[in-house]
Amino acid sequence: MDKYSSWINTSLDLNINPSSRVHEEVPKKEVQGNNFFALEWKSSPAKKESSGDLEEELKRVSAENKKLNEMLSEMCDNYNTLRSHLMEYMRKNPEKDEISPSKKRKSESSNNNNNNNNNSGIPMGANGNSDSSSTDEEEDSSKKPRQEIIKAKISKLFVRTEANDTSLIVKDGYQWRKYGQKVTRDNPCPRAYFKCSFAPTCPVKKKVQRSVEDQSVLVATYEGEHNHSQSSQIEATSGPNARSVTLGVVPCSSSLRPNSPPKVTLDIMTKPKSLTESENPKPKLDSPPEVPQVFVEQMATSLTKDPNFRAALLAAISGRMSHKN
DNA sequence: CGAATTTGACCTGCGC
DNA sequence: GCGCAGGTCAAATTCG
Repeated sequence: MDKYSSWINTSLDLNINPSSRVHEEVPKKEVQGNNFFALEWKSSPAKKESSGDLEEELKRVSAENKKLNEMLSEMCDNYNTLRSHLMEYMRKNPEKDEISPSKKRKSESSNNNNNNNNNSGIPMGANGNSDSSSTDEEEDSSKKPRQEIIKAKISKLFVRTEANDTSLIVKDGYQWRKYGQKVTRDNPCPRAYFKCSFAPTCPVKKKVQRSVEDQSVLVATYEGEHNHSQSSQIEATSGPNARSVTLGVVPCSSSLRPNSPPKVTLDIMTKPKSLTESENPKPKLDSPPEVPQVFVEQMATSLTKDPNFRAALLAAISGRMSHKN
């Protein structure tokens, strides 16, 4: 597939310049009038600017929005071209595209591929979950309940932590009980296995492992959905140990259900916070009055350089485009 | 002392 | 059938 990569310019070339970004009354910027990618900037009550500056800022943001629109439409075109090529290829070589139905175990990489495939609207016959194999799986599932887990909703969470932070703890608002740790072949860093502390009432599991490319990024893979509310939201969002930064969430449930709308969210937070809080533009009393400039710059630099972030962003965009088509 | 975590052993599925 | 690798179990250990 490398030869196709040249067709699509994945460079987003986002104009992330924090020094000119920290202004007031720009609470939420939305691309394409949608919520899939929202950058939020804290307002500074102490800072006041003239209306001229604000107008200029508004123009700049509008221009940037327009640029992003153009880029997105261009990527849509590229995607459609690529997809038509792929469909044509699959028509010509139907037998080569079939993955053995017996191949149930998925490596992390193939798991990602499946997610991408299905988020891109590629027919299920192209991967291991074709109709024929699903009937086989149903037969198996009657004997082996563990297969049910594979059908559960799977999502991935990318969390940046401090480089010297060796723990595999992802603060997501739920309580987890660690039941295992394993060093896998494709990654020297150990993978930790967690069950929701409400188990067996709540069947959700998660796996946490450091990214191979960037070990400061934790990749948490969630299986299943919680049937209860978050038990430690406060700890997850503003606790003393809330040191991580959520880079993105890429739900993968659509990988097993082609007709379900791919729910792709990529919330970028300069500090951990609840979703409900982000809807309320009023600054909280316990929140710092202003995001430190240095921190913002550091975040922007590290994000734009981070291949994992780019990959997550690309996955989110491709999923969105497939939904659009 | 009870709960949570660690860690080696064991189980299961897949590829050869 | 065998070996490998991922996933899970459960006894031992640690922590509050």
